[in-house]
Amino acid sequence: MSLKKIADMTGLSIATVSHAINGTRAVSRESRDLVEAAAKEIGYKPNIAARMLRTQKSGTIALIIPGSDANPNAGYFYMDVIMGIRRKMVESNHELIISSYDPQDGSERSLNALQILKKQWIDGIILVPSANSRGQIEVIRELGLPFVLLDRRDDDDECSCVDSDNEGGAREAVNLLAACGWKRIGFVGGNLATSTGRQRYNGYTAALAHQGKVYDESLVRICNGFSMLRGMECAAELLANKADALFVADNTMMLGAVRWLNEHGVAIPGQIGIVGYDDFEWMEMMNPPITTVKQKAHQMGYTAADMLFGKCSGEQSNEKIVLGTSLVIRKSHGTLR
Amino acid sequence: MSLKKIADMTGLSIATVSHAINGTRAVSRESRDLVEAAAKEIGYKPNIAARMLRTQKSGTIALIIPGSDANPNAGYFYMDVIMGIRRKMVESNHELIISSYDPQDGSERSLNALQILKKQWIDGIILVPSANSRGQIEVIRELGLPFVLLDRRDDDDECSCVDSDNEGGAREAVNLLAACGWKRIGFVGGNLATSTGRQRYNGYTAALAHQGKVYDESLVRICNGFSMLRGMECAAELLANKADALFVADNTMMLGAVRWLNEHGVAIPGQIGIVGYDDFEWMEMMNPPITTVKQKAHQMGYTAADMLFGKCSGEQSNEKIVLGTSLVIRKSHGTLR
DNA sequence: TTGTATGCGTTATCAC
DNA sequence: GTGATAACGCATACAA
Repeated sequence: MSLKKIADMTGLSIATVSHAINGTRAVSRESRDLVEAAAKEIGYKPNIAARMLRTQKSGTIALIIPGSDANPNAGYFYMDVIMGIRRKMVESNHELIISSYDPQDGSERSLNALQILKKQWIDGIILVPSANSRGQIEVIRELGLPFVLLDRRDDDDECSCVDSDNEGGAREAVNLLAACGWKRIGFVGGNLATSTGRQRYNGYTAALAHQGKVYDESLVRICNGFSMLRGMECAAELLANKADALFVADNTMMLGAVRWLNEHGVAIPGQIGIVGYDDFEWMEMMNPPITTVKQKAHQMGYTAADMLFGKCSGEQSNEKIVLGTSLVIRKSHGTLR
Repeated sequence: MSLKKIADMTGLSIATVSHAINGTRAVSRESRDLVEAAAKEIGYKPNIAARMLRTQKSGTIALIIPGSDANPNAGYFYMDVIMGIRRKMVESNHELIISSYDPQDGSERSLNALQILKKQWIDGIILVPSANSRGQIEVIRELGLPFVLLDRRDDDDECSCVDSDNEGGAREAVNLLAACGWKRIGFVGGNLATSTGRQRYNGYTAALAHQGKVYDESLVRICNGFSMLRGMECAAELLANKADALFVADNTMMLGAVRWLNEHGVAIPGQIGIVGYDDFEWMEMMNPPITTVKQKAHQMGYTAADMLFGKCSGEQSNEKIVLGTSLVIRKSHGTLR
């Protein structure tokens, strides 16, 4: 089951067989047929390990995401991303390894815990960094591997990123809420040390300014973990502070907020307007159907893989790609006036 | 960055260095310290390719699932499974490759399209087969790789499987519906050529029999693909056939059914009772909250990986593990009487 | 158009 | 306790 075997069968040399199979140099028609027949007969499969040892390329990339036992809903976003990456991988005959780190591990070099990085193994990395992105990027840089950041932006010119226009998405969401006549629009979002968290927050404040509203700290909650429980707490607190609308920039917390409101008989969108983040089919069927900011998760994965392969084949340029978002209008935001 | 480098640095032989690092034979305290220091200094990482070439083991397994561009919600179930597998992989320092096939490709040997199987690469496979499981299993068997089936059962003594007690889950669901007084309980499920589809169907018929109800074909819909649209169609048809309750054995179709019912002003659970399959947090927030059969997706993944590792290290025995399901009681089923 | 020969970094065998 | 060395299967520089 090796090139040598085929060489023996056909009477050709290993070199010719190798070239015939890989098309790496001219081979006579006759020899090629011979090789093909023999290969088919023994069911030849290239030995990746040997090839890898020679070429120093594995044809494998890793996706590193925050481990999401704690927040399954975030995981579902990544499922879409994974399918996008896979689409690209299939096109270029690569494999994908999934790895994850503990997002609660705030240490500078939390990625050092990843076994996958302790082996000489992968050609490149798609990373969704945590709040500690700088330390994580540093770890990867020391590895000397090409990488691209997914769902995060970093100003560092030396790195490529794909993410959504989180600020624009947030702005639209808040503007919509304002256009529905809500006066005291609250914000529930994630850690500002993360680009997604920061940008959504920025979008919120920008929209407030644009609407001529004053920023009221008591209407803002920045959370470190995303959980339904946290969403419920935030809803309770902001309501106590007389918020009449909520932009909840995470789908799990949105779920919690809606739950609390429903349980306490606060009518959505009768008494309060809600806009969420990320779009899933089930949002259509919620009580009420949730208006939300939709990201192109699948395309994000595809694009990241595409950029990474570019880097793997030597492209030097770094790109910052920003994917557009769109509002999915359902019911929870209220009614335009 | 190789054993040789460390050997040169320490003045020891490659063999000793190798053994010192792997602990595969006695090495003097002194030598070991030397090696460790040198390894740390140059940031030594074993070259997996070389090791793999020697040992014929990659430390990598593949998960092969039906590609789910078409049915994202099914994908979310696998996200939980993946996290379960990863938990086990971390424990045993392996890596996981995700691969998927086109579930619409009904050909006997649809797995032959998978690039990952065309390389000598992985130590074992966790497979979620399609309706064509026999052909797929045959392909894998010819590879001579250890494998376990996930979320599917196969009577073949020669293979290990982990799945849920789909029949029991379905039975409980239908019994619950009956206990609420519904008379004409319909069933919407998947392909009977798939063990999950067949078992849930069997559970439905068994429960009907147990309740002394006659099986009415006009209340049953077996679907090949899972989509919201299909769910809506089924709801419309079964309602036209005077169903007063629906057990929808797939979460995407359940979503479609609920959508249709809501849109047509059929009150759940006022006029019709609904029980779904699989449990997600968002089901709590639906209109109405959905009563459903919960599977242990995470544990299913963990168990499959555990069994596979057993096989990889030579265990011959084949197990059929069945994980229990549980009913998550919310509102959509109606009220017990 | 084809063949020869080398080395990638390990592990494992055998000898010391 | 240690060392020399063969072999794993492949790609490729060089030679013919």
